[in-house]
Amino acid sequence: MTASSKQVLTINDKNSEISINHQKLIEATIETIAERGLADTTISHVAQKAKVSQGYANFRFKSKENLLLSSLQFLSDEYKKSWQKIFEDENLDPIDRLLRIFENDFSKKIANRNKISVWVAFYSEVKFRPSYLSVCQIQDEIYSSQTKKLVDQINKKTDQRSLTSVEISETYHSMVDGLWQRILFDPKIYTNEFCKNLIVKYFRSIYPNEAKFK
Amino acid sequence: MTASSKQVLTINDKNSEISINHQKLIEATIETIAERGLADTTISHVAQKAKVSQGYANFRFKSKENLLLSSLQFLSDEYKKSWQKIFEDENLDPIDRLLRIFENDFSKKIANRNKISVWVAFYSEVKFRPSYLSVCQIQDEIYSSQTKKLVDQINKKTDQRSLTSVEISETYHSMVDGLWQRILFDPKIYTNEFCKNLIVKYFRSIYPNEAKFK
DNA sequence: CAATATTGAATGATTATTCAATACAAAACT
DNA sequence: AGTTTTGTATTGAATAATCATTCAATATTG
Repeated sequence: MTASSKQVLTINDKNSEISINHQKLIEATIETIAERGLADTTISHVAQKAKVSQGYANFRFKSKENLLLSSLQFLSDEYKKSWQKIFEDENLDPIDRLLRIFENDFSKKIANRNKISVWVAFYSEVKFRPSYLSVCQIQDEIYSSQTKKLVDQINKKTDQRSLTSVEISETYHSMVDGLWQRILFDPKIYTNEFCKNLIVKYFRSIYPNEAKFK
Repeated sequence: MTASSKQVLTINDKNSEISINHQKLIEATIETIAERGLADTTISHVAQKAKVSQGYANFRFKSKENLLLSSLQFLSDEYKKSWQKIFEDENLDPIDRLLRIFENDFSKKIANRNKISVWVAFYSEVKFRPSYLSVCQIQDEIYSSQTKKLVDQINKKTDQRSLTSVEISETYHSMVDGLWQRILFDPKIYTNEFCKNLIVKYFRSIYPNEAKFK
């Protein structure tokens, strides 16, 4: 943590004081998008919320575009960490792991209207900003392949044969995305409990003999 | 088509000449959003594509916001008409009807990257523009209730009991939304055939004795 | 007193909206 | 039939507002 490493960090993180501003700005960006939408998110709004000057926000991230991308990256990392932990937990048997995965996907921390509105805002620009696409795509692929592996194990264990592991993991994955969108539309009906319950029922119909799907 | 009716029409549609401009502008809007994204869609771009002056585009729709809303409404009506026709077709038995519904949902006309990118663009603003929300919500509710009714009939006919009609229609509906989003991300993998096939497999697992699900 | 962090006002670009001027077509009048 | 009048459609340039970005000046820290 001396001279040499400090030089490297200068570009990105330097010391905690700056890191705090960096993080404050990213969080302010996410909050602003959630409150006003991507279209009405200006550097000035974000800077105000983060309590720094407008000029600084731009200086710190080089451009608005870069600030947005960093915010997406943060959101993506946060989500990824939450499921990586579950996939890597050696103490869980496959079915418990699957249960934990979709509990996580519909936890209040992940599947709330604010976060989802930010996700969807970025999704909507994916076709026009290759950098957004790659952040989303990379994460998606890992999640997909991990889910597929997990389903493979469960299929073997339960002798389930009507659907392949790809089919199950793909239908599951698309259902999650669809339900997240629904939470945006009508949070009264699509509560986290409702969504989680729907997923349980879905897996129960695929694995009818598994007691753990209630 | 004389004096009296002409007076009424003056406000909205008047004669075909003007209607053509109206429609040209809406189509140009959709194309522009598909090409550049909602964020980079300006009146000037739209007007150029529709081959009218910038001032006229604004004058004709009173505001950019109104032009966007009209375009969403058009898209929504187009989609709705396509599935209404199927739900109302008396010659189809319930299962054929369901088959036709998801064939329609993943037809090239409905589920192509351009149209989906426009949908998602509007979805992403739904939290901040009540007018967008209501267009989407109203349509969604009708589609949902129609699907539920249809699934009810099929459940009765097939003695399917592991999932309720609400559960099946909701999982189906969210899968469609999720897959549409996926087509945006990775159209190479998520081709219309792939998506349609996934849905067939899903229904086959729910109705294992139904020959029509291949 | 460096060196670095932060400010905030100025700049220039972009864009929705307005509106006076013009084009156009249909009706009214020679 | 040809000319003028009238009403509407359309233009395009001007306006005013908004914003990202820049940067000289100032504050802060070590």
